[in-house]
Amino acid sequence: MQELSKTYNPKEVEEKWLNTWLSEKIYKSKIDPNKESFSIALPPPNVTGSLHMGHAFGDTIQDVLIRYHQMNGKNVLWQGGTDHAGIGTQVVVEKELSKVEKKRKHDIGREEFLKRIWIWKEKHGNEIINQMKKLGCHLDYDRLVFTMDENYSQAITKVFVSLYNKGLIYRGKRIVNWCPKCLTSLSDLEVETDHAKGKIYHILYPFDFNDIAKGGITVATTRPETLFGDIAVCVNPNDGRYKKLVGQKVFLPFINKQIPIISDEIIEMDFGTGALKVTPAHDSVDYEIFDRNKDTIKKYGTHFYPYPEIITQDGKIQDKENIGIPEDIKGQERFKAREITVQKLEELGLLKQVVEYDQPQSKHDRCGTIIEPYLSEQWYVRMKPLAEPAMKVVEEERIKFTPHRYTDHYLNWLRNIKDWCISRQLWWGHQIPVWYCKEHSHVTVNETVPDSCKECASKNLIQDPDVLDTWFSSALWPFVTLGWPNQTEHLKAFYPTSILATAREIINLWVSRMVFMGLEFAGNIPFQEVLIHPVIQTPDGKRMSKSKGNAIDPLEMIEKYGADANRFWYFSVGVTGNQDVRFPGRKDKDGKWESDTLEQYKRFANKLWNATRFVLQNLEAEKKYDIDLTKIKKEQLTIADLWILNSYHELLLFIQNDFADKKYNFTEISKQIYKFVWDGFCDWYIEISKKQLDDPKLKLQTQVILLYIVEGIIRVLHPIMPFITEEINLAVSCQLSAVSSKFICFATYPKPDLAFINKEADKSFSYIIDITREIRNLRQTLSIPWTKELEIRLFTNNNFEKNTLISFVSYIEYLTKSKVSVLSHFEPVKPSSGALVNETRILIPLSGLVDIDKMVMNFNKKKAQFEKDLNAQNLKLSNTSFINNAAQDKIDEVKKNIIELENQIKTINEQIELLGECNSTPA
RNA sequence: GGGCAGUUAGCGCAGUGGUAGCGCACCUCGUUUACACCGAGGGGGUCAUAGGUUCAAAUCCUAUACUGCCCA
Repeated sequence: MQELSKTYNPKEVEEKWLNTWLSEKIYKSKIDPNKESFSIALPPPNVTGSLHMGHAFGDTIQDVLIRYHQMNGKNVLWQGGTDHAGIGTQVVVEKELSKVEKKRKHDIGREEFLKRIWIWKEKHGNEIINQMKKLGCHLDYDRLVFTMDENYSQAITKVFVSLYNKGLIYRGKRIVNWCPKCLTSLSDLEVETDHAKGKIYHILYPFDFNDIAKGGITVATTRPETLFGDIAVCVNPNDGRYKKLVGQKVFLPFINKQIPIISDEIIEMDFGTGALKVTPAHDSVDYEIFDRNKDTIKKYGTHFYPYPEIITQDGKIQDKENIGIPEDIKGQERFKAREITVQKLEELGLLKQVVEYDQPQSKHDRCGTIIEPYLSEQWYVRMKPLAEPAMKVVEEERIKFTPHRYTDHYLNWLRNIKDWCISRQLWWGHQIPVWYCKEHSHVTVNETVPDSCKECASKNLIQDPDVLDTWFSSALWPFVTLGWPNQTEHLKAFYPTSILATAREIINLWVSRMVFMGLEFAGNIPFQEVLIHPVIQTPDGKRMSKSKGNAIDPLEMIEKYGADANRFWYFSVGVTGNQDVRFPGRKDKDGKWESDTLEQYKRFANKLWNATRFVLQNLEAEKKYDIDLTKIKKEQLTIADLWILNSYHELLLFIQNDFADKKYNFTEISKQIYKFVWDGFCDWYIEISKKQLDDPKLKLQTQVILLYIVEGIIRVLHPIMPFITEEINLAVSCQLSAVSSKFICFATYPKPDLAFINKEADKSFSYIIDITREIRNLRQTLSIPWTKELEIRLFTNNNFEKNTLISFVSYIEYLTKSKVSVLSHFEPVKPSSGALVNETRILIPLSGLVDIDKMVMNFNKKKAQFEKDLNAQNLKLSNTSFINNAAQDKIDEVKKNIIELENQIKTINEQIELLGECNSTPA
């Protein structure tokens, strides 16, 4: 027999098993043709990242699913890996380069820079995967994939070429979100919008350049510095104030050039002055207006057609078209240029008003730089044809979201989809497989480096320098990781994957893109279900972010409370509840995070540990036990045995149904398990087993049942708490006549057996518990110390109760440390105290050493509560509407309640009387 | 501006129409050899507010307030 330590030591145990698991490669996926498959593609974390709480949460959910299904006899694959994270990684390495070598990437060139990133990746790239190991993740570590792997890159090229050939990828000149710091375009989803205090400037565009007194039109803008790029002023066609001005011309400030006033429905009349300056090259709405009204503008005439580009890639004012931008503004950075422009407008008397404004501000989510709308040539994916099938599979519930509300979230985005800008002006990533000939800029798109231009056969080819959006590659994740385009065994066995578990923030960014890419290239949906887990916030309900410095390190929590305790918490939060969950913790006096909830689950682990210890200590050291309960004779079992077996199989039934029905109510499962282990098994069964173990007739079966429950519950808990259950399994296995597997993850998940479901035993034992509780309560209220054995009389005429009491009175005696006599006819004893449970009267004759006043007070208090309840119940019954409308069983219930409450009150009155008899000062 | 979620005991949260629950904290008692990371018992809530539906509302509906997240 193995000796267990007095308290559970998670650190030691977790380290030991992690090493064993990894060296024995127990995580390796196997394909048994006779088994069903269950697979999950891990949302690939950024290669630069370290584990944050969101990962740890999602990973736990996935790991539980993987382990659960493996124990239920399926081939499982949890496919992991990392994402190259284009801009994120590039920024990290650029920073290092600048810090260590004081160089910028252009100083060393593209090739050398990429070499540096690869070196960095080899050194740090596995950090997050290693951290996942500490959480106990059952990933297939031999199949890890990196999105820049050779074959992954080839697959991406194949996809690009195929989409291009189908006409679903095209090149276009558009306004994009541009980061003037990173010098790249960004997709809408990489842009964060927040609010900042801004100003709206009302600027007069005069009819007469030399005499502003003749009036003009006052435009409202948040960006006065872009006025040099204006080609028109636009108003709403229905705006009475400006109707007659449409078609007229005004002068641009500073510049002796005219632009027309046009109209477009998009203009909001009550925003600003209702007149908008149109700067097509530097604002997407303006570009739209321009695009719609091209012909009108041409007709009216403007000073520069189509539009001047007056801001450089790095956000400075330029005048390459010789518009006549003032010298002191030219070359200035955009915000400085704004100051100067405003100042100059004021000097000219053209600045009519400045209004404070809560302005939406777009920033690059990586570096925080304010986005500059920028007109440039980019590659786009035509989204409409791809979005339609992707919506259909969700509408038809071939892909099911849990919680269901995210279905709308997904569909709404796809319904309003815009084409996807996939080119990025970065070096780190998959370079776009497009070549241009030097002579004519003809486009050649090819999977491999082409010899010559497809159109003119020129050999002078230059590859497009841009790379693809990282999400373009991760959209292929579920099938490329399995070997696509090759029809590998893994692809056949595990695609479509079963479940995708992730957070809601990437439903649009990633989930939807995987769906349409999966349908397009793998010929099927990428996953059958999507579980969206909540976002974990800081204790005060803020979003955790490393830049804000308010992120809580999950590894620190694992260190402090153990991986299993953390996992149990994550699991208990589950996927079906709120969309945001606060981390239930606070900072201690040293500024370190602590959490009562994690502490609770750490204690739970310890409780389980000690329950096991108790069981093992009460077995014969060298003996092997057969815990196959189908062999045991039912009639030998005690009420406690039957009760705990019932509770256990009820629990199994609940868990089985929950998974089978795809409810994923992990909150409830965790509660039920917790309650079963702590309340059911430890507080009641183990306590009673102490008595049963002393009885030679009951000893063996009690040992067997204790062992059966412990052995079963660790398998129940294994997916949630893999480390402690593995450790306990090792200790328990020594005592078993048959051991199913070396590692518990290969054992089968316990199945509910209806033969053990026993409502009657449950009812009887619950009654015993109630009686026990009431007696303990009385003992406490009466201040009778535990060292003193009580004398108790129980009276009941109810046959069920009487029979239960007669059979199991010894339990009550043991649990309440008392001597109990069971009687049919109530005989008052003076002085005494007592209570009523169902129809059973409890009476404790008092020897006199009690505080009568306190007792009476206590009784009166109870009576008041009962009277209040009774009143409420009576009110219902006297309500004819209730009698007429409510279901009969509800009415019966109320009647039953009334009888019960009346009995309680009657009993209390009698008790008070019994006390009063011996008290000279009645209360 | 639109959408989603939340508001229940001091704190963190369960609870989908029928007598308000759990954990922690708090109070009382107890070291009875599994566990003091424990056991027994107890106190504590107009279920954010205002209307409505219903015999009956924490629960369903409608507003409002506050908090947070997402999208524009």
